[in-house]
Amino acid sequence: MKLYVYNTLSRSKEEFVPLTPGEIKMYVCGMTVYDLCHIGHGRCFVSFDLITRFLRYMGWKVTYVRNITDVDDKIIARAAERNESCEVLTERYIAAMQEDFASLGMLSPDMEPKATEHIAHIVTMIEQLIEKDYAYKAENGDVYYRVSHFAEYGKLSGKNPDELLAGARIEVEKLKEDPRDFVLWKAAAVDQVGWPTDLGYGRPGWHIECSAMSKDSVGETFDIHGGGEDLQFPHHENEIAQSEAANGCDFAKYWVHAGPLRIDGDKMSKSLNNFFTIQDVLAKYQSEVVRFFLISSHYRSPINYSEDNLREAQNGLERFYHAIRDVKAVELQDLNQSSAYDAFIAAMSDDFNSREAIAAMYELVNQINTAKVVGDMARAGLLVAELRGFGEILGVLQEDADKFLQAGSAEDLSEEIVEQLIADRAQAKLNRDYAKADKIRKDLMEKGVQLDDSREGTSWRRSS
RNA sequence: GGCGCGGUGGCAGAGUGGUCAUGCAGCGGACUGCAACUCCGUUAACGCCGGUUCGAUUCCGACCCGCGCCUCCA
Repeated sequence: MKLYVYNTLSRSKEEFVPLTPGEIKMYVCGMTVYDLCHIGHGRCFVSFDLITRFLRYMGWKVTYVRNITDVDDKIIARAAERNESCEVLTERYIAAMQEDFASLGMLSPDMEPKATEHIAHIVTMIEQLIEKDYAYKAENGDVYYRVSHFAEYGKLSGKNPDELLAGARIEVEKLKEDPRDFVLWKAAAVDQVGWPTDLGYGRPGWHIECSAMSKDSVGETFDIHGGGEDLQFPHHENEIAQSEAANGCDFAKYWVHAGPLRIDGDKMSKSLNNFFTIQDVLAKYQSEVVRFFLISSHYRSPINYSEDNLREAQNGLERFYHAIRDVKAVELQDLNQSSAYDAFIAAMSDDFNSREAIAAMYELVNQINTAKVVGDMARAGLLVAELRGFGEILGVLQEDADKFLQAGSAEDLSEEIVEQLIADRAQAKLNRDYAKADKIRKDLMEKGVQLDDSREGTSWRRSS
């Protein structure tokens, strides 16, 4: 089946054809590590995790690179504020990021290059740009990119270079030849953060590190460049200008951008200070619920963060786990034997439409429940295995059903006590003492435990 | 102001030129000692105005509304 991907460069869905048959090189702009990741970051990187998982399932050999920007003015400012070194600060936030991302079910990228480990590559690239007249050194030692020399400037973000010029803010400094020019290298005093290099003592500007790291990790021309939608301009536009000018060839073939996460109608962002960290959210919801919430919309659509929507994601996952519960999954031969296979693959092959793929999985749930109703447990077992197989592609439904459904129950009740009360209630039911049986159930319900009777006995889960 | 994206039933959220999204919620029924879960049935939508068409929620145009980018941002 053909894969179609929306390419920001052409503003349309295109058939995906890798540069090298069977292989995909993907570079995604990662975090600038000066603070905890918020759930909007989670949304973005879960999207690329989902894309990577699906591409691999389809048999491509994917090299997934997600960089870490660990030198930057905000990092320097924050470190100064906290009276600690940049290294200590960034290491702490990198560790937190790894933990948060793992909680959201993300697989590790194949490479996570750091800007500070690529200073030499950055300097080399800047020197090439100067040599080719695409960059110039200003009086104070800064190096700027000469936007007027790059004819295709604006091709990704759809900006008209002349209008950018007209709309550019008046620069106070007279260092630039042109207000659109952006900094490649910032000269610094020796007591400031920086590196001694052939360009002088200083540090890289914001965009150049991605040009250097992508070249080092996936090459001069590669298949997919990803990132948040808000990076289209200026970051990605500038990356294109730098890389194509320095390397003299095309940069990324497909540009994939993840949509924003909104809260109360606005984009969640650091600058609006309207964000919840991933840790904030995980304190309230199971990690799988959060991931399921994030993949329940198409990756390019804005999604709204709200209690209601998280709750809905939880309800949806509970429906899946109720179906899985009490069914012994069989060993699965081929996922492509599943009745949901075509719909699922078609959905995911159409620009990674996870929501529609999930709809196909719900149809499987209905079949599982029907099989359970008629007592065809062999069939149920097969269908559950299929369901889990699809779940694996999306990075969900790998949990034990009881574990998922019981998580977050009242903490002052041990499993033993619950089991004992269930036994007491079973005895009461045998004695036809329904008043007592109902009281036990009601008391447990008030403590957050819901009892479910079935032919096989009574099971329990967190009440919602 | 420039560029771009979107407005779908009570809510969330896909999709399509002419019978179904899907989930939650609602309603009716089954199951159950009563519930929950589940099953069966069912209600209900395509911002507004024109155009193309035998037929448009789907294509085209105008309008209204919301959002994003244009400055640090995933």
